[in-house]
Amino acid sequence: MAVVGRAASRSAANGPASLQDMRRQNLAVVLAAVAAHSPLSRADVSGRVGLTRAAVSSLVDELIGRGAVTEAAATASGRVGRPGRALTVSGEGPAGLGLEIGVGHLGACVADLRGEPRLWRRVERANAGRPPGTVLAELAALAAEAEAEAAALGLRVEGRVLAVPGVVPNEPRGLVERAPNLGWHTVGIADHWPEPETAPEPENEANLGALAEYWNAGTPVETFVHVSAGAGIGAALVIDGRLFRGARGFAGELGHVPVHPEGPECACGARGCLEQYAGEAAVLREAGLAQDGPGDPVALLAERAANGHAPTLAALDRAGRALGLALTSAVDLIDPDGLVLGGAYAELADWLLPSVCAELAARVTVRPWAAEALRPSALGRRGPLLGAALTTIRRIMADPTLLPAG
Amino acid sequence: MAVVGRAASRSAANGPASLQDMRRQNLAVVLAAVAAHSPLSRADVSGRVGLTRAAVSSLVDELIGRGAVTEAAATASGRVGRPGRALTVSGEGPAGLGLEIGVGHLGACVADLRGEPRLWRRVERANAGRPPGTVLAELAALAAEAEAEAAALGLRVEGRVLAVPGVVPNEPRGLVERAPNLGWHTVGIADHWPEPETAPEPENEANLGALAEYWNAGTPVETFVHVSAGAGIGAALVIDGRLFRGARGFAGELGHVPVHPEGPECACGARGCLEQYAGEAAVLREAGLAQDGPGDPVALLAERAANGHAPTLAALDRAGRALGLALTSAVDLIDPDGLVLGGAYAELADWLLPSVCAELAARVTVRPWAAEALRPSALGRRGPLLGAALTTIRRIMADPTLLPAG
DNA sequence: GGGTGTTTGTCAGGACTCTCAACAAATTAG
DNA sequence: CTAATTTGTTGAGAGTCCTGACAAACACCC
Repeated sequence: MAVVGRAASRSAANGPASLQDMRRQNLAVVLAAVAAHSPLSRADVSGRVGLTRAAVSSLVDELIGRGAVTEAAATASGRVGRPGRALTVSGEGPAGLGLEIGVGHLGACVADLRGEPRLWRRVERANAGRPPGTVLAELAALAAEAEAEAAALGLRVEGRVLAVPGVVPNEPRGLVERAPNLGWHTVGIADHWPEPETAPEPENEANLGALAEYWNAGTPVETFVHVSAGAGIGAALVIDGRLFRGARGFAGELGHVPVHPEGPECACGARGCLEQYAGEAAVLREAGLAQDGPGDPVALLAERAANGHAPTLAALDRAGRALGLALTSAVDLIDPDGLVLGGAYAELADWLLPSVCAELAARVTVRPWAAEALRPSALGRRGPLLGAALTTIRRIMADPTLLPAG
Repeated sequence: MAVVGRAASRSAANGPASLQDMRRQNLAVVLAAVAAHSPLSRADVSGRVGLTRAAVSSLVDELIGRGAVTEAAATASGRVGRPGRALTVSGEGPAGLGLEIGVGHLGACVADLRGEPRLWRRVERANAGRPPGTVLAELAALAAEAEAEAAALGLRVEGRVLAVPGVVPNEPRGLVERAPNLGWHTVGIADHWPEPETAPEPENEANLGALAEYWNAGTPVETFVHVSAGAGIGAALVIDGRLFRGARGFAGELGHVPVHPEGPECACGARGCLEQYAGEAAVLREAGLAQDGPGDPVALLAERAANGHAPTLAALDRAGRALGLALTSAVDLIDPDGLVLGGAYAELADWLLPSVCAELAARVTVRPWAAEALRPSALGRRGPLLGAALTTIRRIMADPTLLPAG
């Protein structure tokens, strides 16, 4: 019962609309209203979304039948009239499983329909260079454990999404085209999964981090660029609240934007790419640190910066200016409402933000540009895993008929 | 942590669906099928879009009543069975009016529902620095003439769109925030229009040029960047077949993307913006030509380049390389299916393309990049005006109920 | 030429979903 | 305890599409 829903019918030219489509959308509308303002009575929902109480009643009945909504006990409202029955998004039943493969760990997370992460699992593993089959077998075991534990909490996993530090093309789905830090090339996830029918759908970790940031924000910005540094530098573009993957799925390759055209040669063959200034390896080198030293290099950088270590501060300043330069291009092209620094950048934001901000302020002059638009990620490195778990949740919210009828 | 705080999806955010919405979409689907493959019988449409013949009949009747579709005479098909009655998109009745204000001219164009431009009007006017009221009064007169002439062709203008060489923010609509080449600042079009109810809706000319390119293409690319040079350099982003205007309407400001961070100072206050290398003024200067000489400077450049004038060729090569550098950023960020050189660039494509292409080939290495994706615009300078006229047509195609019922 | 088969367009009945209006249920106010 | 108010449900009605049937219009075959 993979919740692999197609994208919601976007354009009018796609195909004819049916009564079922109408019903589907209205179920989603009601569910969204309950999610946004619960607890809500049927009458409240009716007044809020514009459907009649009769229609809302029918829709709510179906949502309850599918396990998406639960009816709480009657509340003493204190107001005149018959009290409404409080509706909430169900905290049991349907759930989403997020999985993650990092260079140094495997992770799992289960989120309920309310969007709350209900359990986290993480095991340290040096995955770089290991065969995909081995890694995925271990991950499948971790996933099975997580699903079992979730079942004990009354949660039933309806969909599985896997965050990978690599490129996931639009077509064909289910493929990791390359993940340099893992040493993967053209790995079909389902091909290595013990039970192919429960194989997770891979997605780039930076993209999932950006979506998590969006879904998790109190007052979400609809159009923003989410920059996240791991070994490479990736940008995820969220446009009008939806992830933009580009024509082939390669959008957001910020790491190889040219910032100094005549600069040092990059592994990609070009010169002066952003990665040569703001990539992890470049910053470590510039800061005089060994690249493959023990421990978490990002934490080490943060520690040295906090201690006022001059080479580290200089390296971060240099990185920030280069990043600001690359983001100037992004702002000029995309006109986003926000810029979010995620991944490792979030932990280094204190030392990066000033120079990024200064560069942007100096170069983005032909349009209104607010420094507040630039901020570090609130989720940091947990973002991708949470985003993976929430992907299934948001799909169900957008189309509750993906859930089996009661 | 209120993850599911806001509307779950785009569709859910938009409110409940009604039977009328379903009807609207199905009218659009049928109309789109007729437009794409006419002539088509009702049965053909039914087989193609998946609605039953009965439903298609009802929808076609309504489309005929609204004047969007006409029933041609019976055709001798030669096939067995009762012949179908041929349906075509109406070439009379509903039409769109496009208007254009350029630095040196005013323009008007009327397109029918088939998307065919049926009449063009153009008058030379030195509009730079003239008061908006004067320009718009003249344009209104031109528009009235065009509408009268269109009426003689049996066309009834259902919407008016104005292409301007300036910035048109998302909110409020109807406003030209600034048009440097005209000397305009914060001009409300309707405020200066003789009859406010027929005032056209302004839109940036580069955006309209890109849309025209998309709508006019035989096999449209769904996601592309359309670069167009006039006095400034603008890029329009078409994403999944829809114009992306950015959070505020300022997307595509390619002219001020930094290409050489330490390069010459730009009027915008930054250094090394693309405009300093590939802008009209910069190219003319570099080619040793007077900027305000007589005649069309672009035509002059093309002529000299064709004659092998060395400084001109060098200037164009330099411009092309800078443009390639800026487009590298765009390709890395957006992952488009195509890059289109429009506006003045289209006429200089012979000398620009090689260096643009070379720069892209050298710098876009981490993803598949096909040189064929880069091509000059087929419409050239007529694009914006055609796009303005077609905007109304495409709106009607997407929602035929915009037409008055017969 | 006439009968047969095929395809088209339309019509009547049914299913689904929303709206409207009425009503019973549950609570507060007096 | 009665009246007022609000909630949730029910039944009738309208709009839209689907199903199945049917007349109309043509080609093909004898």
